[in-house]
Amino acid sequence: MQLRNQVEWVLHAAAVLAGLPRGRYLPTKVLATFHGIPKEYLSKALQALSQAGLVESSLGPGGGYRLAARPEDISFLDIVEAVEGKAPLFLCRDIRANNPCLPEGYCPKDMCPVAKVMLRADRAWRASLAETSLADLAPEVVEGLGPELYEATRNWLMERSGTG
Amino acid sequence: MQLRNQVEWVLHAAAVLAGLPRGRYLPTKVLATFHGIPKEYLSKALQALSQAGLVESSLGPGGGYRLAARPEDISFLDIVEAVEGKAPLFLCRDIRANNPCLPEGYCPKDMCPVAKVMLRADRAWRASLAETSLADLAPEVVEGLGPELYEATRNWLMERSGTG
DNA sequence: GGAACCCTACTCGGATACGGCGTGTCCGAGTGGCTTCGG
DNA sequence: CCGAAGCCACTCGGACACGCCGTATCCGAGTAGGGTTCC
Repeated sequence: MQLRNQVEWVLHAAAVLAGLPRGRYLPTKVLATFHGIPKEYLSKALQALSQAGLVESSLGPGGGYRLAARPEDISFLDIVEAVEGKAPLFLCRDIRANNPCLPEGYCPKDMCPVAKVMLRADRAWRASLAETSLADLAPEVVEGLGPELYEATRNWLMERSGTG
Repeated sequence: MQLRNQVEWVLHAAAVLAGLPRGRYLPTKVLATFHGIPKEYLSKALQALSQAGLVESSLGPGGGYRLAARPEDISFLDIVEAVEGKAPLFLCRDIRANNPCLPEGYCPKDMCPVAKVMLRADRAWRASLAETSLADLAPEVVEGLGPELYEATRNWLMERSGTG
């Protein structure tokens, strides 16, 4: 089991959007070529972010996407859930109810113990994802690239951004 | 994204095996009918547990599966990883390397910051799963059923178990 | 010179094929227990 | 009555189809900007 690659794409795309000056738009085409991924398919992933209200879109020349909130207010969890959905990793189908020793119409009072454990782990995962925001990512990105490469990419992106 | 339903099956199956007296075998057929799931397919999932060394199998009449270790030494993580594999939930394909501003043959020194965060969440998930063992499950199961229903199911299973 | 109009190019958004993996099923190899036959 | 041999039924294990979701792509609706033309 693995997260779909759209998750990686939109995480990086959101990180790029977070690095732009507030209010500027960046089209899908630029994000796609920047990351070396198919444009049309990335578009679909960004639509999910748009429907989740994490990014805003603008049509026409100079349009594209921009963050709908401050980078410090958008967590990894928000982005992952926008793409993967909020459904828990573990789906309990309550197969314990099939126990042939149970009387007809028996209805257990509390949740399945197995599901409890799995749900707790699910919460731990999501809590960890919620701890980090896009703003927390920026310092690491610039450090990883170094000042001059960071400046170059920043300019490369700025040239291709628009005001909507 | 969701865990496959085999995970739920083997978790419940392992819980049942943990409730049996040490050394007794329970065949796939009984586990399948007990949980109301397809026998042949459950068999496949139990094979994964067998290959992971979590259960031992015995052929012939009276055979089946039994735990290969004490219930307190088998964690939820062991079982989940036996079925789903040990690969992390998030697969980093390092798309940041496609940045067109990077020089040819540029090799970043440390891990992708995005992957770091995702990996930390992955670790939190697995750590939470490792906290609970099959032995921790037993009290909740008996409490959820009540003494008489628990005794009935226990007898139902014992009648269908073998000594290998 | 200024303003309105039109046209072009660019953007997102949803609808449409293809492939891989999860799901489900089948059959064969091997083994333990039971029956039966002989001593 | 006891022991051994043969047979049978039951078990796991791997190999074989089907269907759905993730992957990838295309085309259409709508808009902003720029150029042109008219006043």
